[in-house]
Amino acid sequence: MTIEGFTAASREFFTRDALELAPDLLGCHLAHTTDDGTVGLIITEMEAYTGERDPGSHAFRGKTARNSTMFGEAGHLYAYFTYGMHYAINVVAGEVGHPYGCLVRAGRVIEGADLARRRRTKPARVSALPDRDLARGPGNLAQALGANLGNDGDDLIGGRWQLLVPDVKPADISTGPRVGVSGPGGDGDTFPWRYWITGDPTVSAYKPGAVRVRS
DNA sequence: CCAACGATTAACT
DNA sequence: GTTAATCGTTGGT
Repeated sequence: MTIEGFTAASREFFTRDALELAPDLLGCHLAHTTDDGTVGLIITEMEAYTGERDPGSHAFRGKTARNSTMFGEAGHLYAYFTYGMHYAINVVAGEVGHPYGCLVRAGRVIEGADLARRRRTKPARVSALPDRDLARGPGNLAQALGANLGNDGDDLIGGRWQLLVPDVKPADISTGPRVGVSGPGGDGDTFPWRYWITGDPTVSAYKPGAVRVRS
């Protein structure tokens, strides 16, 4: 399926430093097809993880069974499990051997919203679930897309995943410190390696941090 | 082998 | 704003 105003991503698009790729993934259309159907969304929030030089990265202490996908070819999916109950997905960036990852933190569902909602309300929910919350936060986004550990290593090119790059980039992008991560300074300093589309209601609400705008 | 903790979420005060 | 829920991965014993 193609969408007006978007072009399928090439391998070269992914084969860059995470700090370049993460903001460029904002505004992209990410879709996943399973036997249950397709859910597609516009990415509204990203974070960059720069491998062995980044204390916040799963790859900071080198290659392990869990993070090995990040050391492989760019454009694949690094999926992991955390907090005993949530999955999250990263887009692998950089050359082979460089464990760069871009965490997809939030998106606006524009295709298969009914399927996404079914997945997100599987265990009965007490409160109502607004459309804007369907893929708000890394764990929620993974669940809406039907992603789990079985998707670790999936290729975003040519499989059941599809990543389309917008012909026109989002006009207004904000940056700030990543969520729940300390920076290379080690003192709790954080680097502005979180990116989001300014003012978008689907962006997760945690610790806004110092906001800067770059056009 | 075992204990600690996390790139979180949802509900509650 | 605070906190319980929940378990795989990691790193130290």
